[in-house]
Amino acid sequence: MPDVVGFTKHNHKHCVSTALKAAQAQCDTRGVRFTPVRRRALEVLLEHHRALGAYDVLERLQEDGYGSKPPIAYRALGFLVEQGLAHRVERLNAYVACAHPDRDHTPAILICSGCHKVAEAIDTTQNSGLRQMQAETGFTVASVAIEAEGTCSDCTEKARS
Amino acid sequence: MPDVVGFTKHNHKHCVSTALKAAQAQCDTRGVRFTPVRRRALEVLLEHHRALGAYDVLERLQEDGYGSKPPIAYRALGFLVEQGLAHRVERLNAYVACAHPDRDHTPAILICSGCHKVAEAIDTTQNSGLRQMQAETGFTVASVAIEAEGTCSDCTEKARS
DNA sequence: ATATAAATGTAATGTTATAACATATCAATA
DNA sequence: TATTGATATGTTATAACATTACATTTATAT
Ligand SMILES: [Zn+2]
Ligand SMILES: [Zn+2]
Ligand SMILES: [Zn+2]
Ligand SMILES: [Zn+2]
Repeated sequence: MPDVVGFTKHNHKHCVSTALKAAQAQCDTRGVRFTPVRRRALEVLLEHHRALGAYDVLERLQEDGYGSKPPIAYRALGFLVEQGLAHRVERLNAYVACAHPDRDHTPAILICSGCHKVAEAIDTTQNSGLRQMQAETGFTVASVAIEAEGTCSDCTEKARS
Repeated sequence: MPDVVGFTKHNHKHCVSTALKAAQAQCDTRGVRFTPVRRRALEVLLEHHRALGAYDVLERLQEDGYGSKPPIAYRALGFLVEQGLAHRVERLNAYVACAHPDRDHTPAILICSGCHKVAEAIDTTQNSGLRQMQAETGFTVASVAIEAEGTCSDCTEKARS
């Protein structure tokens, strides 16, 4: 579970361009269209390792000459979420780029209440527990959202001084 | 993990009155005030095993002669959530009465997309995984929300016919 | 009784999200 | 290459959810 992109240092330009290329490739493979707005929306999310609200994204899109009305952003973000390129953070009514779009996963979203950064861990233990529940209760799980609020290591250190 | 109130049959009147009594007792113990609006708000949530939006609750409160403006509902619901008597369902921007307010727990919310009922399971496996993550990544978890969307057994059966 | 705090109430506004409809673009094929 | 059907982009209008700021009432503690 260690690969918690977002709270660790990394070459961010590289991180963004790699992610965009991978997204393009994935969309090609699936035969869905990674159009300019969609691409730009993902790029906007990738620029920050934070969750952005639909209206924040919209603002950026409109600066780039795309439409200015809410559905523009909601549709682009909806596409990204559908394709697993981004996740919706329910707790914040906001969106983050996925940190491992290549892997089929249930994301565990980590929200730092200090610096408002958002990171994503892949939850490994969860699946077994949920399948077990299905057997016991008859509830069939289609999708799961796991979101934790807390303090990242940086903010914990800062608080100690 | 079996005790999934909400998807199983039960004497509902009893279920409501018991819960209200327990809530009263708990508030007394803690020295917080279970005032009429708060009590009524909980009762409204208990009447359904569904998640209700703040404005739905507000409507019921106002019918009963309480204030008619959003803060009335948001404050009552906020109180209930603080005291662990209800949970906020982030996925629905809505609220459910807690199914086991006596136990200190991380709720796992189960949302049926067929009938829109909401149930609550106590997650037993989760804690260990999250504490492990804390050790590995330095992220300190303060609270966790787990929400699953899927199909309850009733709806699964109906779909088979 | 009076001071203090907590709870309830309203008005105004801010934020997030969708429905409904019009237009443009793309992809397949007649 | 013109037609057509599907997908995507765009707008308007409105719905749904939530908070800030301030006034009034009610409870609790001197
Ligand atoms: Zn990055
Ligand atoms: Zn932080
Ligand atoms: Zn609960
Ligand atoms: Zn159902």
